[in-house]
Amino acid sequence: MKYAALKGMEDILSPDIAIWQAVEAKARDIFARYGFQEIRVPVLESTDIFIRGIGQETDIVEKEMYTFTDKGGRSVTMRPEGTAPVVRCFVEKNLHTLPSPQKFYYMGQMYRYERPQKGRFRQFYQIGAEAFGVAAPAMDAEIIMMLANLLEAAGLSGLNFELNSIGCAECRPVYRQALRDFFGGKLQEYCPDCQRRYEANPLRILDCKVPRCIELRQGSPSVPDYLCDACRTHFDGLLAILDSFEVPYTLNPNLVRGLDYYTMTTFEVTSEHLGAQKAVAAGGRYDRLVAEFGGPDTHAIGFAIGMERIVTLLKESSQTELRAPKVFVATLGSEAEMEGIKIVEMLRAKGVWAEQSYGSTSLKSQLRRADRIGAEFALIIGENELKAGKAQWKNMKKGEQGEVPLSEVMQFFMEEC
RNA sequence: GUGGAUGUAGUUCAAUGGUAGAGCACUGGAUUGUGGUUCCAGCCGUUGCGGGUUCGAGUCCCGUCAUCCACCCCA
Repeated sequence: MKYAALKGMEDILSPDIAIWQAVEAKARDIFARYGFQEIRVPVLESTDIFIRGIGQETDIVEKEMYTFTDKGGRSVTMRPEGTAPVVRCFVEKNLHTLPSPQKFYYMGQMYRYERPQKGRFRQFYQIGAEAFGVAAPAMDAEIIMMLANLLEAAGLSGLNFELNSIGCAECRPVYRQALRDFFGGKLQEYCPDCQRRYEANPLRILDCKVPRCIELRQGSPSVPDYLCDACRTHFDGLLAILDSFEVPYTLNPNLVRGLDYYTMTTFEVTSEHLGAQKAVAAGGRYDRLVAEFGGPDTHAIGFAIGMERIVTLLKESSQTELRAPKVFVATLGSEAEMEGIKIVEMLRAKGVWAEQSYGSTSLKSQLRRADRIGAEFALIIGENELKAGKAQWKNMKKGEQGEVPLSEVMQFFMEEC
C-alpha cells in the first residue's frame, strides 16, 4: 500500500519553498508600508458564512465546497475564499468602531472541490488584502497600486491589468435586463452554456469563448453605458488617479467577477504564460457585504492573489539557487569528532550554517557529501591535526587548501563570511 | 460533473505479441587521510490494479484507479 497526497493537494518543499518564502516576505513588507495588518481567521467556518457571502447560486457554493457535519451536528465548511471569513470577523468584533479605514491582509490555504488542472488545485494558497470603511476612489486606487507594487516586487513582469465597473445595486439590474433583452432574441443560437447563463447570470455570456457566441454578442449593451451617475463618477475618479500616476491598465467591459458580492470596481491581473487558468490576482469592491452580514453599511474593497500561479511564473522566469552550508566539518576518529561537533556548534552560534559528518566514515565519503550539499568550505580534523592543534581548511570551489590552528578556526571563518 | 491524453526502476525514457533495458541518480571500489572529471562494479521492477483473448501480453480487449490537460467555473 503506497500512500499519496490527495488529489489536487500538493507538497511544497525545497527548492520551490524558497520562492514561496520570498513572495510572502515581499508581501508582508509591502503590506506594512500601506498600513495593512495581518489577520488570521479560521480555515473552518459555519457553512452559512459562505452561502451568504459568496452566493447560493454560485458554482463555489453549489458544487465546490468541502462541507461536512461536525460532531455537534453543525454544518461546517473549509473556506473556499478569504473575504467572507474576514467580513464575518469584522462584523463579529465590531471593528467598524475602530478608526476607519481598517486594512487587513492574510495568507493561507483555501479549499475547493474541483477537478485539478494547470494552475488549479483543491487546496491552494491565496494572499489577500481587504480594506473597510472608505467609499472614495482613492481607496480603489491604493489597493490596485499596492497590488501592482507587490507583484512587481515579487519579480513578476508582463502582467495584464484589466479593469471594469459592474455598477451598484441601482444600476446593475438595469444593465442585466438590457443584456437579457439583447440575448433573448437569438437565445437558441448561443451555446448550451450560454443558454444556462442567460438565466443564472447573463453577464457571464460576455465571457464565453465559443466563437459563435462571440459573434452573436457583437453590439451587445456595454456596462459603461449603464452606470448610474454615482458609479460613473466613482469609476472616472479611480481612472483619473491611475492615469496621473501612470499605472498601466486596460479597460475590459466584459470583465465579470464570479462572486455575487462584488459591486462597482472589479479588476483582474492575468498572464499569458499560464494555462487556461491565467488569472494571478483578482478583486473588487463589495460595498454590500458587511451589511449583509449584519454590520453597518460599510464600504469595502479587496483582492486575492493565487500563490501557485505566481510561483509557476517565477519558476519559469528565475532560476532558484539552492541554499548551501558555509562549512562542512569532516572528522576522523572519535576525539576529532567531538572537536568537530564543538566547532560546528560554535559556528552556528555565530549565525553560520555549518554541517557535521554525523559519525566518522571514510574521509572520501565525507568530502563527497560536503560537495554534494554544496558546502563552500570543508574543515578536516583528523588525529594528526588534533595532535598538532590544527585543522585543514579546504575551499571546495577553488580547490585550495591550507592549515589553521584550532584556536583560530572561528576567526578564520568569520573573516571568510 | 463532462471530454481528451498518459501510466514500465528513485527519475527521464526504450522494448515488430516471444528472456523487461538504457541514461541520470544512488552505494561501493580504483593501495596509507581528500570531493567534482574519468574508469569499474553493485543496487533498483509484482510493467498502476483487476479481469479477458492467446501456446505466450509491457504490447491487444474490457473494467477500475491515478496523473496531466481542457470544458464548466475560478486565484
